[in-house]
Amino acid sequence: MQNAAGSPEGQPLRDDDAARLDVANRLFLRLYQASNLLHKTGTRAVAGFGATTQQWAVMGALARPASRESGLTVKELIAFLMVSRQNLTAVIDRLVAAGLVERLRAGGDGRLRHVRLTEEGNRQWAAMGPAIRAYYQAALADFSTEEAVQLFRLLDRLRGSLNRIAEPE
Amino acid sequence: MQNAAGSPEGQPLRDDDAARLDVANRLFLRLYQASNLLHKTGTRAVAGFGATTQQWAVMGALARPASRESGLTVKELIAFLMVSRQNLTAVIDRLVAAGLVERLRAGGDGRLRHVRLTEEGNRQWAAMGPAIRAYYQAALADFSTEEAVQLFRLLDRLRGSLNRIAEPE
DNA sequence: TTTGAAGTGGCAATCTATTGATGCAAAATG
DNA sequence: CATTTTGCATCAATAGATTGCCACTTCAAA
Repeated sequence: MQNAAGSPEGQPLRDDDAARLDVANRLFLRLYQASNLLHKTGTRAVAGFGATTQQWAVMGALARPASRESGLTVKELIAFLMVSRQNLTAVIDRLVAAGLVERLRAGGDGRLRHVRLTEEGNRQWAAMGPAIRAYYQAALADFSTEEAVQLFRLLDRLRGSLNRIAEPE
Repeated sequence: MQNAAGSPEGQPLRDDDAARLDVANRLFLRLYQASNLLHKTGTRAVAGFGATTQQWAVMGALARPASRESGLTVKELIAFLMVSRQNLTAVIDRLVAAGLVERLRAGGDGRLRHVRLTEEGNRQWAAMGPAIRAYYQAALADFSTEEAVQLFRLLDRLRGSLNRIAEPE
């Protein structure tokens, strides 16, 4: 993650490439650090509810108006969160065990299982709202709304770029 | 991670706050996704060397000119990578087992242990260089250098902000 | 109708990451 | 010198995340 440019071996780099490499090093280190801190501080923020950032993410996806009634399929959740199926299964299992989420084999396609918030899950999500809002406020305290949007857009593009690497079609 | 604003409960929000909340939701979801993809694609990029993104990060820190000779203390590595001591110990253990890194109780302060790249570790790091450069290039292909710098700066600020939440003093 | 692909679940192994508690050696402070 | 603090290690528990493989159901197409 650091200073691949600094290695004495390898062909000499043009100044331009060297600069980009240095930026890439720093950028990905910051992404790595920010991600670690996100999980650490985010999980603390909702620890009072026995939740973690991942459970928060799953519940947030299911709580959106579009998916509140019929839930989401496992496949949709995977696409939304960009995690592996095996990992998601374990997270859902814990949420099911906690009574916050339920698996349904709904309607048309018999292969599909929908995951949906339970009554209890909806109550829990509502209760977590203030903690989540406070967390966002603290984390983005010294960002203007414009800057936050800018960061979002850049992260969105980086995500797209990494996703293309991950799933070449 | 999604739509804390959408909950019907709670006091009504001013438009401004609602917009910021929405941005925050999207921003942190992107951070979460990008981080997952970073580990997935990054680990694949160096899998041929039996490495992972974390081992890559540790070796990168130790390979910098400033730490190449005498290494870094565990405390310095913790501050650099922003992970927990228990986690870092395990990562270092694996690197030691692989013969890429060594623990030294160097010089003055007898409490300090320096972690340093071995000969083999230096060779390995040099060999990983091309793969790392190729990964950076692919990941940032559609970013201009200016945009990459901009993303770095914003991530740096976010990291600082989250770190302040994590360690308030 | 047979065949194959898609969606899910289960199991195993490995690695990353956190918190919490205990312990020890060395340094700093009273 | 006694006490406290600092730096590090270890053990344990829990959660997140990946890959790889196998199995089952269901749908779609040959």
